[in-house]
Amino acid sequence: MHPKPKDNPIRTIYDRLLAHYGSQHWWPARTDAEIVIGAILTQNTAWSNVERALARLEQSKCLTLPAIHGLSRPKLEALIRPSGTYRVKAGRLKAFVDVLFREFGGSLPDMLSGDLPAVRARLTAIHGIGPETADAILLYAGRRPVFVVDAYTKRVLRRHHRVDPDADYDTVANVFVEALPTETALFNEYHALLVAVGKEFCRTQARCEGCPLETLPHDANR
DNA sequence: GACCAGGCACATC
DNA sequence: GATGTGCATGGT
Repeated sequence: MHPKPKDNPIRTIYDRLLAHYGSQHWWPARTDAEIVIGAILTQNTAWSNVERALARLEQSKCLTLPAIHGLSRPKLEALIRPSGTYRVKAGRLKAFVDVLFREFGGSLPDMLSGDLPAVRARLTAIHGIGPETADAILLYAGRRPVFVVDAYTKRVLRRHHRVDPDADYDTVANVFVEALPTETALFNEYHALLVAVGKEFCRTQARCEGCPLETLPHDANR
């Protein structure tokens, strides 16, 4: 028999976050290409800096995957500079579109459809695409049911005693996968809500007053 | 001026 | 296999 929501702490956290923040409508992008580009640019970077870089690409009519493919390295680097680590990220964007056009004819739907473990393995084999970036692309651009684990996700779960402090990526992801039905819309919303609560209350200095999870068991010193 | 942000690859032990 | 370090901008 199914456990009731009160017996499922992962579901309880979700319910509270959704009640408090409402639907987040992620990923904040107009196109799937913009999701892919944003996912790479946001690596270890504040989103506000990524927005500057995306706006510069848009202004130059380069916020598409064919445009990234056709751009020279120096021009690409110059356009994305505000997002930081721009030489590294230019190389990663190039590595992604090289595979996209060489193996999938430039079709993102072709690249992201098919056997999920195989698609994920192909993505993570691209230089610069690790587990988090691959999962963000799969979930938000490919609408595949994978759970995205980021720094906020780990922090919130640690502070609410749902994972060990040193749990790795897949261990954290499995906490959600095992507690929830495998639904793209649910995984989408949950991750976005974790980022919302993480940004507001769960940065390095925890500020728990007013947090929708404040009354759940937690420890701000993790 | 230090510290951090929606990671990842690589070197070294 | 575990841990440390470079990448680099803009906000606090």
